[in-house]
Amino acid sequence: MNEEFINDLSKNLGRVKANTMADDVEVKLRQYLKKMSLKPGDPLPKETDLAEALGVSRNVVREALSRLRMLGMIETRKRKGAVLASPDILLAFERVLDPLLIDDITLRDIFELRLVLEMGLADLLYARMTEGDIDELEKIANSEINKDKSFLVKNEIAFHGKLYEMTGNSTLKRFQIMLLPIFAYVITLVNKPYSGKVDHRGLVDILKNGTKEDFKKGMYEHLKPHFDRLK
Amino acid sequence: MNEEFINDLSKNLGRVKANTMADDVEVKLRQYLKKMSLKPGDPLPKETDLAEALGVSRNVVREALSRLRMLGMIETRKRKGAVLASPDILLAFERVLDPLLIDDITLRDIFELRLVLEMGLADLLYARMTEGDIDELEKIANSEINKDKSFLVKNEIAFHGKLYEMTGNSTLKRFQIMLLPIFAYVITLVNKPYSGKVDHRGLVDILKNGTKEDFKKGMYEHLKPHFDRLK
DNA sequence: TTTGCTATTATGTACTACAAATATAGTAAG
DNA sequence: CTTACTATATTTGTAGTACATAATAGCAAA
Repeated sequence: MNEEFINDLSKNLGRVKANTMADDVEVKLRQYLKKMSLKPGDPLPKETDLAEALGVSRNVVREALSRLRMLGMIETRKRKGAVLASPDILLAFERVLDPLLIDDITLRDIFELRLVLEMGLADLLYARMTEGDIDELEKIANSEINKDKSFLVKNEIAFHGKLYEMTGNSTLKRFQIMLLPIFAYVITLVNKPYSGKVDHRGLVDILKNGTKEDFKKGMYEHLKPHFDRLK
Repeated sequence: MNEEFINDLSKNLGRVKANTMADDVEVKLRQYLKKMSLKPGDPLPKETDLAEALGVSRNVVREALSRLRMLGMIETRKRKGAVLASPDILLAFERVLDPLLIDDITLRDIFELRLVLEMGLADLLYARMTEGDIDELEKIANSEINKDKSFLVKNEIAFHGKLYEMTGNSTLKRFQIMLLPIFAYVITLVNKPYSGKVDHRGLVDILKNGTKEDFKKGMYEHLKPHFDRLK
């Protein structure tokens, strides 16, 4: 069969995709929001007016609005109509970040992104961390002695989450929360217990006594076993 | 006025948000995709069947499908129906990454994320870069002598893009492309010419002769002036 | 000033109808 | 056996109508 060939061809050529009207309207609405420089809370025209102005049916307008609503760009209330919301950057990401739907290569790429990110945290951590932060981290790390596996996973999340939190960068923190399902999935890939060269208490020690560069090395060793599980 | 009181109350209680049927159907469809563990290319039931099975109108089903289509999770063709696509993680991100719609704090956070990321690139670069890569980088860096500003912006993008490309991590590369509008916007915030302590040729020199740690320091100095523009 | 009722209005949902595209089958030609 | 053409069936895409539902604004009543 030449099925693979076709598949390959299709990938190289890219598919011809006839835009639907909903696609066009979506774009036009985005342009409208920008052009009018609306602030959060400002109202949009009602659906029937939009439909008439754009020369499409209300159905089409509703599809486009439905998309924007899903992304948190607008909110709609009965009788009042649609209003611009405070757009939430990461909401969209969460919608597609399902590990089961992501191919292995991308999964590996994303995990590598985490590796880069968490090693990079060092620079922010050493600039911003407080005594209280360290204490809290240490408490988390110490609580994981002789616990079962499901607890360890939760603790893993708590520990790394705290690290992100310490950066004071809330977008970074939310980015991590978003990526959590991916990492949780990676952990389940193999059922032998996790055992990196450097554990959480090791990382805390480094934060207390070591250098930035030590921390990066430590984090690399800490995450490496996970990474190796991905083929 | 008791306006503050109301505002406070609203924040503590959270807003009631009545889910529309399209929201529910969207969730159900996602669950369906997972449950059936469909592979890219596998077909979905046709709209009328979905509508009947879910007990909703075809309109509602179409709204939900429209959302999934926007995110690149499915593709639909006339007569054939909808099929699961290779979901594109970053497509969703692009939909909300409009610098004009992002508030200043998030903008700053994202730029910081870039900073962390590009400093972290060092670890991948030193492991994977080739002679050819360095040559190409050098060519880009050398081409920017005595050029006007719009050229410099393009070159800035080319140079950093090449760095991401050298990591061999295509998700990382696309992540950068996605964030470009943000950085381009940041550059336009101030019109005095860009002048970091370390320029592109400096970075190339470091890659040729310096250490990982040198590169991180260099990248920090290179990006710092941009960062400082954000308030 | 607060509460209760009522009319109004925009969104939410359902349904019907048809246009447009295209996979499939079938047939003929080379 | 491959290619070309044709016809048919089927599914998405768009339009339009109708009504349910919820929220607003205004007025009435306490």
